Amino acid sequence: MHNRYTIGQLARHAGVPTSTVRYYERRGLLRPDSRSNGNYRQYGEEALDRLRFVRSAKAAGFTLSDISSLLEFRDGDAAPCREVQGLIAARLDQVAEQIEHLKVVDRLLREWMKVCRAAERTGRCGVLEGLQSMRESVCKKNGKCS
Amino acid sequence: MHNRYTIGQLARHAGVPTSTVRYYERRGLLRPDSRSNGNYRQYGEEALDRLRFVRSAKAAGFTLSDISSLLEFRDGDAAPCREVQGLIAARLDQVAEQIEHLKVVDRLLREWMKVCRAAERTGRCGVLEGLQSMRESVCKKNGKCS
DNA sequence: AACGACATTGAACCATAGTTCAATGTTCCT
DNA sequence: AGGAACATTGAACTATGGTTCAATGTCGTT
Repeated sequence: MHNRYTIGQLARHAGVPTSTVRYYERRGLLRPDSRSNGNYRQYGEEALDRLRFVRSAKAAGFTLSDISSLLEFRDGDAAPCREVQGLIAARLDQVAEQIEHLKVVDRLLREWMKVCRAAERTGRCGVLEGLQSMRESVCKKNGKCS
Repeated sequence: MHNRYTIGQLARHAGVPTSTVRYYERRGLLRPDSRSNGNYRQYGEEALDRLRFVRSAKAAGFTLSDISSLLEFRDGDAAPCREVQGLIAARLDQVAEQIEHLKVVDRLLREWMKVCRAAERTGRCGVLEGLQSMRESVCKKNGKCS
């Protein structure tokens, strides 16, 4: 069917604003296949795939600059699996780390909540003390309080 | 002991650059107790507590503007537990959501990794296809691909 | 031909959380 | 007294991922 889209149509199909499509073009992620007589951008199905690719990789937490690399790999005729795997592995590590961190945070927020509720009964809110203990746990278990 | 710190000492004790301390001051999170003869900022122990409080709340994922609220609550003589609990609860929800999202991403990255490794054997790297399927999963399970 | 909807551009702006800079002043140590 | 180390300020800059604006041009329908 060799569909052609204007920027608005493309954007609607991918569920993003046109400004984002232009922004991605500025970032070098997505180029129109051609220009119409009146200088309108013209895109084909491939561009839609590409845009969706960008959105999903972004949903997976890749930065636009990672995505740029991924797209370059995709564009090359010999997709360098090693590099692609490197990026995936790096992101996997990041994800694992983030989950761990969030779990620590979750435990501490719950603790703090408990302190806060207890304080409600005793009259004084333990916000300060709660955060102090939180600091110790987050920082020590996490090694992230610089 | 009534310790007094200069900005550099305070910053070192909290493990942040002085520029950050000044930035927090601009944001209204932290004020020096006084100024020296030569107009140097002077801080006491309390300020160090406060700064650490900020850093730990930040480590727990609160924004500076949330932290601003928390500090205001802390400063008021009647700490409004209800509001504090609201902020904690909101952050807890966020954390839960973030963990769920990361788990989806993790599963999909692993799948993609598998595709990629399989492709390595067959010669062509399934980067495109991998991301397509990822898109579907991330978007459908997550409802986040706009 | 006229209308509304859509497109064009570059530039400026938004939020977040800071960092860096330059020119100048202060403190401490020898 | 002099130099190193530290502090002061406002303003500009960084990175990320876009959004908004104004002035202008094009497309499709009536």
